[in-house]
Amino acid sequence: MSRRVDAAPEMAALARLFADETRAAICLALLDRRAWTAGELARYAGVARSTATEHLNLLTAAGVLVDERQGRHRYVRLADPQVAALVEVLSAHTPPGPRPATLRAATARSALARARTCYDHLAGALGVALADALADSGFLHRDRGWAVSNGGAGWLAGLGVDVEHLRRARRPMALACLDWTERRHHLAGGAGAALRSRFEALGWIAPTGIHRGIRVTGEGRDALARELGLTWPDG
Amino acid sequence: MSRRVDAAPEMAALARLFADETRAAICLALLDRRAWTAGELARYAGVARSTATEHLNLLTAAGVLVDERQGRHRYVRLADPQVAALVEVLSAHTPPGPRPATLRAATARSALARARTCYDHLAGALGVALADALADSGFLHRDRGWAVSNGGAGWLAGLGVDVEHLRRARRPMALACLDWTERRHHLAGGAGAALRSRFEALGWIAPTGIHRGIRVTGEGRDALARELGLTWPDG
DNA sequence: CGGATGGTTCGGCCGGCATCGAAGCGTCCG
DNA sequence: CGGACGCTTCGATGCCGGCCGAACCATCCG
Repeated sequence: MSRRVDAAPEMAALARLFADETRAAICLALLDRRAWTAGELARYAGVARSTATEHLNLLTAAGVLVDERQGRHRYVRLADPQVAALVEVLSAHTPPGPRPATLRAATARSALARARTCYDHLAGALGVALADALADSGFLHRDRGWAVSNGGAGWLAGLGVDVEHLRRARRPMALACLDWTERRHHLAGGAGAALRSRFEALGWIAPTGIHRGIRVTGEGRDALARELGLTWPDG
Repeated sequence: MSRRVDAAPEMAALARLFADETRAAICLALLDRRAWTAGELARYAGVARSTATEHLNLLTAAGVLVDERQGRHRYVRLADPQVAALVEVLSAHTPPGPRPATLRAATARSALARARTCYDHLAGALGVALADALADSGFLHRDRGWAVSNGGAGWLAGLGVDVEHLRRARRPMALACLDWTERRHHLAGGAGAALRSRFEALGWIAPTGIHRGIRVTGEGRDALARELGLTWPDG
């Protein structure tokens, strides 16, 4: 009789987002914490691209997903860990049947995927690992907009980077750039470019000659471990 | 295309259960851990009884709810704490707006609701509290079917109950009986009847004269505290 | 036994929504 | 500049499912 309970509409609306098989597939795919393109998700879920677009619009409007445009690509991720937890609870709450292997088979990484440059900064697994290591060392803040800490500026200066010059430039110091193989962010901006430049000058990295591929030299491996605690496997 | 992800159908099916406003209202109502009748839920959610029936069938078939028939009533509860947790996560995951007060205003308890008999055993708040106290004391096991423990049998004997006679009787010793005011179970069966009988003979309880109401005497209060650690407020 | 009450079944109605393909737009690259 | 590619918008289609009321069944009570 008219008296409708408090939070029921919101709860139903939230649940409805996951009540569609295609949207559920999308969210499960995104559980790997990586960013997927719209087209990939469409293929993965087995629907037309237009259909996927509508689902992505819906999910981003609801705050379940966040997207990031990069050129003609639309990368999309789960909005935050809370949402990921919700998806996990939902997916885990199906008692019958063994837990599905949500992790896709690790993609075979080409040398290019391992380490390369993106415009003028480091990308690939190396770029992402570098960003992680910088953050772990307290040199890089990654909440919301990325920023180089004071400690980070000092560390850069120690490498021979002209930090003051960098600060005066129009270009932002630190930018998050979505990595197309790792699907996670690596460091772009003035600091990213300066790092690549200094790493090269110091002989820590060297171009492989193919495309924009690079490799980490022996000195580079030692230096990364010493400076940032980053262990980079031989390859 | 065609490659549809693993657990997506199950997840969507699960989410679909909560994706309806009426079903969401029902689940939220049941978050208070009590058992509601089908008619109550229909009124609460503002739908026809037939509609509520369909929703309840759906939810019980899916294992979200369990029901218990009692005469012409159909009592329904959340199936288990896991489900309750899921509902809570869903309801909590609506960032905007303050958390709704899910606890209904405590119903005004009549004297009858406090303590009465149900057929031949104790019911009302007293009956439920007694069952809780018996369980806490290790005299009553309440997993799945209810059962009197060995310790419980000894305790009954100490009260003057002929336990051997009870065991030989066709009637089950311990039964869970759904309490219509508390919406939780109290103790029925041979042990329940024997307890009421002995409590009365010992002067721990006495009939009030109205309906099937009873009251706990002064000695009863002391005895319940001494024997079971059950503190029964004056009233 | 008969009326009152709680619950269920059935048929039919209707709205919402997931889907697709075609056309259009923006970006990238040679 | 022009073609290829990724994505989005739009209109049309069809189905799924939530809703109700009427008829029916079961239980309780006097």
